[in-house]
Amino acid sequence: MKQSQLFTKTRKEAPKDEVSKNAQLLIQAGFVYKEMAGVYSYLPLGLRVLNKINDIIRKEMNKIGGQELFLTNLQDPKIWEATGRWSDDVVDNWFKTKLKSGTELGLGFTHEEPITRMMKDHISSFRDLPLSAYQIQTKFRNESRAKSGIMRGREFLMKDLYSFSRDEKEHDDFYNKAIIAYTNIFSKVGLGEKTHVTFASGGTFSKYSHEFQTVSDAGEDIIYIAPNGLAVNEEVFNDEVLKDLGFEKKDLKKEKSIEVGNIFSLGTKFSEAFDLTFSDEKGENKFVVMGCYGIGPGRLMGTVVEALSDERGIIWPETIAPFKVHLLSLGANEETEKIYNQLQQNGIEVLFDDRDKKAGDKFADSDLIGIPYRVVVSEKSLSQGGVELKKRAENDGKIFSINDLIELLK
RNA sequence: CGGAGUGUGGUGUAACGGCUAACAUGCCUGCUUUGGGAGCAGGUGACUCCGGGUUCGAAUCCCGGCACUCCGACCA
Repeated sequence: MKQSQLFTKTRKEAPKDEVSKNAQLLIQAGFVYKEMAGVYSYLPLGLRVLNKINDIIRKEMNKIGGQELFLTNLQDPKIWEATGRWSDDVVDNWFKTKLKSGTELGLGFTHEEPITRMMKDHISSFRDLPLSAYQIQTKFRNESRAKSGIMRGREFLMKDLYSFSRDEKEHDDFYNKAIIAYTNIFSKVGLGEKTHVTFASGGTFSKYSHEFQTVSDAGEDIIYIAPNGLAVNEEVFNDEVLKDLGFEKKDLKKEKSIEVGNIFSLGTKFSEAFDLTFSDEKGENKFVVMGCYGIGPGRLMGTVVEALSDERGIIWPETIAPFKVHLLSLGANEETEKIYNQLQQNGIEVLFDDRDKKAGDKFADSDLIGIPYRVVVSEKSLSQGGVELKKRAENDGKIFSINDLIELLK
C-alpha cells in the first residue's frame, strides 16, 4: 500500500488524555481512535494487526478441534436467570437495554449460558462428544472504571472457546491441549518469553484455573514466577498452595503482569443449570463436563505494544506487523516505485512511503509505526549499489542489491 | 462506586481578574531542500467543555453538570 493513500496520519505528540503507553503509541501512530473511555475503534493499520492476531488464534483453535461459530450479542434474560446471573447484584457489569415492547435484553459479557442452552439441540449421545466451539466476538462490560488504554475496555474483542466432554478425564485431556495451544499463540505473537502459565483461583469445580500472564509494568496483576517458568497469581499465593505446587518461596520472582489469557474448568455447573445431558454407552444420562477458554485479541495487541516498544515507537513482531516492509523513498520515487512493484509481485506486504515529506519525517514515522523491516531508497543508497535495509529493532542498516533484498525478504 | 487531578485552534502548550486569547506544531500557497521531525515568506484555523453566578470586566473566582486521566474498590 502507498502511504500517500493511507487516510490515517501520525501525530507528533502523544494525546494528553492518555497515560498508558499502548494507547499513546497506538493513537499517535494511527492504529486506533478513541471514541470514549474504554471504547476504541480500529483503523486500517490497527485492523491489519488485529486480523493477524485473530488468524494466529484461529489456527491454534482449529488445530485442537475448535469449531468456529458466531453467537449473538443480544441476550435473553431468561437463560441468564437459569444460572442466577441476570441480577445486577450478582453481575454488576451488565449493559442492559430494552425492546420497544419494554422487554429487557442484555449485551453479552460472556457466553456460557447461551452456548450451553444451544448445545442442548446438538448433544444427546456420547457419540456427540467431545466437542469444542469458539468465536471471536465483541463483548460488552460496564466496567466501573475503564483504564490502561485498550487493555481494559467496555467494548472489546474476545476469543472465547467452550469445551464439552463426557467426563473429567476427557475434559482434562482437552484442557491440557488448550494450554499448549495458548502457549503457541503467545509465542507466535512475540510474547513467548515474557508469558507464564499461572495458577489462579479455580472457582467451584477445580482447585485452580490457569492464566497466561505477560510480564509488564503496565500489568494489573502480581505473579510469582518459579524457576521452571510456571507462576502463581498473588490472589492464591499462600503456603498451602506453594506446597501443593512444589514451589520454594525463596526461588520465586515477583513481577507485575498482564493477564492475556485465562482458561477455566467449569465442571457441570452450566450443564446442570440447563440440563445439558447425554446418554452414555449404557443408556445412562450424564451431565456434560465443560470448560471455557478466553483470549482478548485487542488486549493482546496492547500487550505487545507495552512489552516491545521503545522510546521511538512500536516494534511489531513480524508475525503480526501490519506490513512486513516499510519502503521509504528519499527523493527517488521512480526507482522506489519499481522496487515496490517487485516486492509486491513476490508476495511481500509493503507500505511504500511515497509522500512528499522530509527524510526526518519519514524516519520518525517509520520508527513510530514499527514495521519490522525498513528499506530506504535514495541517491546515496543507489550510488552504493542498491537499497538500505534496517530492522526496526536494530540500529544499523546494510546496503543490498534489489535482487538480494527480495531473496532475503521472501 | 469512593478519592484526587485536568478540560484553551486538528495536536501539544501559554496567558496576574484587565489591550484583538499567545507560542509551537499541523494544514494551505510559493520558493528552497532531500539520510533523522531542516529553512524562508505569506496564509488558514478557538463561542477557552456545557449551564448558571460574582464583577465595570471572567479562560482565570464561585456553584452545578458533563468528559477524560490517575489511585482505590470491583473484575463472570
